[in-house]
Amino acid sequence: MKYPFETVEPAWQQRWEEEGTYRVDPGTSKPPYYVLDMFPYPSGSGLHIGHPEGYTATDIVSRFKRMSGFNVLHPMGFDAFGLPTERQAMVENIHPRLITERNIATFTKQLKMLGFDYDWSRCINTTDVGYVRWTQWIFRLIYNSWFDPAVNKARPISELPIPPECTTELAIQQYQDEHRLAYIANIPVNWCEALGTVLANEEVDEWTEKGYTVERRPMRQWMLRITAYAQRLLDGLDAIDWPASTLDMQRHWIGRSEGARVSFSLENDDVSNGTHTPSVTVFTTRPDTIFGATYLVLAPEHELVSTITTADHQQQVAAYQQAAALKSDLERTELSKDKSGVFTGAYAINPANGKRIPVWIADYVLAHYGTGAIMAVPAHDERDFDFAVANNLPIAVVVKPVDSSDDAGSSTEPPSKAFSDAGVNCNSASAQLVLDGLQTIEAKRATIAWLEQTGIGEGRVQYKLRDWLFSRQRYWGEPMPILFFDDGLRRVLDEDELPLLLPEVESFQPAGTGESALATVPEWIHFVDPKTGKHARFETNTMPQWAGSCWYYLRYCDPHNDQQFCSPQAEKYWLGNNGIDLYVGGAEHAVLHLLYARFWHQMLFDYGLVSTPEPVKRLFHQGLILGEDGRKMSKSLGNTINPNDVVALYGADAVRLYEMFLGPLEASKPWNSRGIEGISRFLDRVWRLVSDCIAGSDDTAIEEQTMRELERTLHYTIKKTTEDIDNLSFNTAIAQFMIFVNTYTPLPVKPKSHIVAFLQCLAPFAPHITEELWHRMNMQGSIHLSAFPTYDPSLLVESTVEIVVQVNSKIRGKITVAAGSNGDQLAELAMKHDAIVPHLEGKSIKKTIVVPDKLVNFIVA
RNA sequence: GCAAGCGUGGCGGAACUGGCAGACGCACUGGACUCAAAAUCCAGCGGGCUCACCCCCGUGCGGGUUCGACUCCCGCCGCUUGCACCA
Repeated sequence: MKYPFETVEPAWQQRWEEEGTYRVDPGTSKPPYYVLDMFPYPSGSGLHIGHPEGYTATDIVSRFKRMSGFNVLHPMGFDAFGLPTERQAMVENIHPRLITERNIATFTKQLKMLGFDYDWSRCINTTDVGYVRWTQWIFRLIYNSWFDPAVNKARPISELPIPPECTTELAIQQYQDEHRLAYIANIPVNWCEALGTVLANEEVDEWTEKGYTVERRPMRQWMLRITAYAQRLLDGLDAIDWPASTLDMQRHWIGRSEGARVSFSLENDDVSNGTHTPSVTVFTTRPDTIFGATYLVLAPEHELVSTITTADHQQQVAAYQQAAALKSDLERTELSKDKSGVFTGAYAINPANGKRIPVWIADYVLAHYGTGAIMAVPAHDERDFDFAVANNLPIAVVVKPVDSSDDAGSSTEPPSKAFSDAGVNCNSASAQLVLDGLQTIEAKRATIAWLEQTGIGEGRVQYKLRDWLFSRQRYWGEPMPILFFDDGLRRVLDEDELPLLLPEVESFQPAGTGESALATVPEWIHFVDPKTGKHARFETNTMPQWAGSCWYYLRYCDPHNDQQFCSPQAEKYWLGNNGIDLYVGGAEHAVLHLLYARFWHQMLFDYGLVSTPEPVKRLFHQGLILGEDGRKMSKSLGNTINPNDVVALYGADAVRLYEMFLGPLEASKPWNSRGIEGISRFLDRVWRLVSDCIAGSDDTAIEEQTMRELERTLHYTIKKTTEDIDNLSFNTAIAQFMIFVNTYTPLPVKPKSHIVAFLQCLAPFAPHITEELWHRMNMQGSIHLSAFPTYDPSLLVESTVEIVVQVNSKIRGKITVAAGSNGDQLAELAMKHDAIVPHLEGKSIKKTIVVPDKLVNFIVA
């Protein structure tokens, strides 16, 4: 007798939809539970076998929580803007909207085929006009904000004090732009001439592998000032239940480091025109090593390079700058072995000891970090050491290990490698500053104090985090609601002017000028702004795909609201308890998506638009499902598994159960087509067990002792299910289901109440078969709306336990005793055990260890 | 290079707070049913040995702590992921 999934599964899917079984009821008094999947990008190839893994996990949790009395929000939607769709549109020359609709239809059908409990009436699509409007609305808010460090939060730009010297509108705009959370900058981007577009850093590899050339080119870009939130993004990590690795990666990404800025004045050497020579400011985390700074290095792009370079070094410097510009970030790091650089001819003065030190440029110094310039301390920094050795620059030891002898550091021999650990200062004294004998931590403090007192520098916290490049030269994205006037002024569209829709275009190809296809639309570039009467043109960049996914979890709370992005009541109800209760998705989003979303959320929090500082309370990453060969699934390897095929062969419940049974949710594990047959057999056994139970006789035929053991099995199964779902340990819960079935199948009479409770345990995992059998057992309503069974701990207690008896920690026998027997009795019993007596004979017991209900261990001499 | 995580049968994996290693499934072997096969059911299944018993060995390798270590500590080796000149 087999589980006829071909008829059962579609029938229940249809009935659940008709009856609105999974409709979220906003008007109950039940406590809310919000469980979220990372919504998919609807690609042309349809659902991947990896998608159902995370989705089944949340489906199990949501069904379990619903049965446990919670009002559950478990929504699904589509992150539908994106490059692949746009490229497909170019190939087929039809509108990306049509391709998006087509792909979403496929995805929806496939998701429904798996029997997930999504409330489809809440489905969202980031490309919907009703959604884009609010994405633009939030962008508008960001644009109209500045971050006030005094209160450590965002405030309206209108509240930014304008300095008196800004008198013209243009000057005010310029000043505000320096503080807005969304601003325009000219920064180098990855430009691909053949594609006619800019690529994100993470896209560069993909295209260069295909033979395209990508170069660095400065272009006008929109940026979001996420760096203003660096410290808050860092602090927020302390209070959330996320995988340690992800917290770690975010901390690294933000990259806080404490140090100092130090200003080095330049020796007025060869500068004939003008008397003022600017100084070079560096950032260092080791201000305590200032006496060891024997040269300065500027990034080749540093703005002072051309000013300070002396005439006789002009040529080499220019050549070096040019060479560096052609190198990609990757090439620069690949060449890390030999550190190249050239001398500028200029000298600076080390403020600590007044020594004259040369100024070099080298591409091992990054323009975008700190001040783009460093003080090189070769004795105490590996990179500076390598560079100094390669270029014959002096090396001065100023820190020695704490436990080294007194004369360490006085050697005239140059060290063989950099000592970059903390230690004790030496050779660090001048009329200005004395650090000798101080431990690193105190030397830092003393140096910073001296820097601040003299005005030469200051203590400083530096972050690796960079501002977020927010514009894309593409058609298929949210238009930025910004318009530019001929006089250089600009404005953001007002709330009542949103949404700004994408125009129809002839071709979806980028304009080829570094602008998107929007630049080819005349009415986009030339029109009269009705609000100002001025000639205006729209921004032709669109937003990146991240924009829509930054706030979608908020929209699910109130998906059809056309007055607000989400009503405060809905937001507070679903997210008020520290945010999303459980968020499941791939670890590939550990940094970008999850950092960007936190940034937007914190900004909204500053305006009181959301009620918690963090959006996600508990985060979980599901692992990858690998091909049968243990390698990552890919079309080129021919090891992909298509969900359609497996569902057709074994049914949705089998696929769901199998993906959960493969191993721990977080682990990467290979697919095995024989394995799913095992699960399929298990479902057939469930079908047979329940069918036998329905056909069977009265429960009272079961004798009392047997019944007690069965009760223990059942209640243990309920306990295990409850606990394992909480821990997302679905594989072990399923193992227990198998044990249950193996135990009950041979029984001549199957107790009906036990079988019903078992079906309820299995229901979140295998919703179709359990619903069908539930009804065959004449139970009322949907099993998925029934109350999850609870276990009685008193029934779990075993009356007798098996005790392991060891002699010298080796197992020599086992005894069965009443549970809870006291230690002395146990030891006595154990000692007399047949298998133990020979081991104790003629020996004296030195020690007896008794662990109640577990073991007895005799230590003999 | 740096950081995090992981190494358990032929395979995927279990094992609570340090207390019977290998639950559950797959594969495999034998048996029942069958004319036969498939399906199903039953039994066995880490290695060694003088193979029912008994004993010995066994959770990547080497040490340590402990009556007792897959579990805790130290050092190595290997794999995975992330970051990668961030001063």
